Amino acid sequence: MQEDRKSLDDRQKLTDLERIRHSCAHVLATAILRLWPEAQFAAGPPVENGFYYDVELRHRIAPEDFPAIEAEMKAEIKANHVFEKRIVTRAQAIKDSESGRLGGLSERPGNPSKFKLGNLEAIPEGEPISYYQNGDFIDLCAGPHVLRTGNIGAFKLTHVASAYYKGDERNPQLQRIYGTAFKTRKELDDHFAMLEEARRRDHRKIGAELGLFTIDPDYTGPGLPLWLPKGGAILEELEKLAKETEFAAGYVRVKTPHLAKEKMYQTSGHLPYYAESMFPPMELAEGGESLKRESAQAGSITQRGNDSTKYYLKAMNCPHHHRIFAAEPRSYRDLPLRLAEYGTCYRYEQSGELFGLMRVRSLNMNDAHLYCAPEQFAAEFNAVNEMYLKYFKIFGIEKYVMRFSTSAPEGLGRKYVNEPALWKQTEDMVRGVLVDAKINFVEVPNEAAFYGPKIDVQVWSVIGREFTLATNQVDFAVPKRFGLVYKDRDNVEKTPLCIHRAPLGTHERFIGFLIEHYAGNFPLWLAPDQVRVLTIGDDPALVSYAKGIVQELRASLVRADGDFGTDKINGKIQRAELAKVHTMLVIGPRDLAANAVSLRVHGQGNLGAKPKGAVIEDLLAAIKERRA
RNA sequence: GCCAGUUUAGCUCAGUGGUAGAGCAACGGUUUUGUAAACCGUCGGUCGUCGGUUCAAAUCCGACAACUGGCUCCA
Repeated sequence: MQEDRKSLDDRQKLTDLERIRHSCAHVLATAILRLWPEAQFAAGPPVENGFYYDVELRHRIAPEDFPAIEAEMKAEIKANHVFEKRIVTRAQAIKDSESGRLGGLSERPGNPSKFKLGNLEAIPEGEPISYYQNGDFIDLCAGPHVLRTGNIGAFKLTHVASAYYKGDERNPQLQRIYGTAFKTRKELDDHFAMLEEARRRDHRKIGAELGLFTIDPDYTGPGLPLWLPKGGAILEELEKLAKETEFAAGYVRVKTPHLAKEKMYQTSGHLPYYAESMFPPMELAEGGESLKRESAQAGSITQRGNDSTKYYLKAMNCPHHHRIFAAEPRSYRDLPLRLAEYGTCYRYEQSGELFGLMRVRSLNMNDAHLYCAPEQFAAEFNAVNEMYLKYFKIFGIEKYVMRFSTSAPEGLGRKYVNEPALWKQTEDMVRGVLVDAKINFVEVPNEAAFYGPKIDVQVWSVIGREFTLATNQVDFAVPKRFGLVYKDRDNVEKTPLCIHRAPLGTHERFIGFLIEHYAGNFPLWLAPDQVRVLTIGDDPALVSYAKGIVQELRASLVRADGDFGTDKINGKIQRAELAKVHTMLVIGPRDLAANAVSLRVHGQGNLGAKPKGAVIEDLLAAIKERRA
């Protein structure tokens, strides 16, 4: 996109590391040309963790080609060529593109540098056009680069992907070769160690190992996770936390159906703009006739008739809550009205976008809608933010950014509802709350929702993976579309503001995040297996004592079980440790005699024998306090 | 959706045209145990699905499906 093009000023701000990576991209192109002189190059920028270069080439580059390419790259680095900058005229650049010289090692008659030609067209008149040359390789490039190829530290090619020229699917598809580079070998090694740790913590891997959830593409469908009992335990703990927190904050809970008539989403404005992201409608006749399955094989339930009605699975809860607001006349005395629900929504994400629990088609949202008068807005919004911070503290989320997305004047009436005064008012209020609360935020113009400004919460797990977890939006448009009003003090009907908020996001994404955040080692209150009692041997007296402990814990709603079999104690401990059971109580004859338990905590090892009563008391307290 | 890769037992994987394998898990038995795996045995697979080539296909070819990595950060 033209408007996203980096300005020359921005380019001069490239960090040293970005210069190294961008330079390494040129070296990559040089190496590919040594092996395949006909290759045509498009773009080769530095990116977050490295760099890439897009290349058009008949030969399909595979990881098996990497050693040969890397060897050529090393030779180019060893040659220590200078990155020479030259300003040229547009005419000269066009001529060099047509001869195939640009993005090549020499002129290539009959093989013009077509992508470079396209790139040239994107450079505005009046902006200088520059070449960078290392050895024989000349590239159209604004720079900046390191001084010499020898200044590139340690690098490695990582993977191949495909990408459309200029990101547009109507353009030719190119091979994108990714690599990464660092100043030193050690930094490169650390980077790969971090990636390895990320793979180890992958929520899909740990989720399967611990039996938290499963995805069954054949029967249930892709993107529709099934929560297994152990994942269900985490889910219930989160809901309990949300219910307690919201109750204390004056929310009321509601429950709404999973589907609604077409009219609902026409009124909300989500149809037709959001239709692509919704599951296709179910069509059926009014009047209570039984459903006729016209095409059972295709799985659709259809009844065509003159008065047929379409039902849609809900992609969001807000319209349902709006109808609850509308269900009875509202007075200013009813406000703020805070409707909360763990609502299940369905979104038809494209097949290629599905990703474990992070991107799914059925999602349980920690949703709530707060209806308030404008003068109540700041206090309500502030309270929502405080709730976010409270949650971050419980989960030990230290690194986060709130992305405050605002409107842009040129989008009013098109991308955004045409209410300039309300936009200014709500944006000022939100900004004021963020500043007063000293919250870490960045303001992003021209990214608001069509009905109001929004805040997306981005968090980083301990391994540095970024997640957009939660969202918090102001809505001053949709309540109007639904005709929602309250009777104010002055006996005038007014439209309330609505705050959409979901501090815990969805169960799917939040639990996915927590799995990676904790590497599956959940704190006691969240752990699917909180306590396991292990007997040394299966002597009946021991087993009876151990069973009593399990029963006592379960009576206090602790997820406790026992391993009373004939396996050796080492085997029982190994199994419990691999299952990441939080607390293990080992019971042998010595413990039975002393009315004690031997305490072992996952990750902490054997903590020795302690009085039974004290251990149970402390477990209950730790769970109640949601101790980290 | 598009491009590429992958798909063999519940899990992790071996098997490149000639009788489908291992470890773990599960199940049965033996073992009576003090802090990360006791021992023996048994069960378990239309090699993702469908079609083609071949005397013969997990293996070669094609289609489809699912999964994984990308497709935004642009000379």
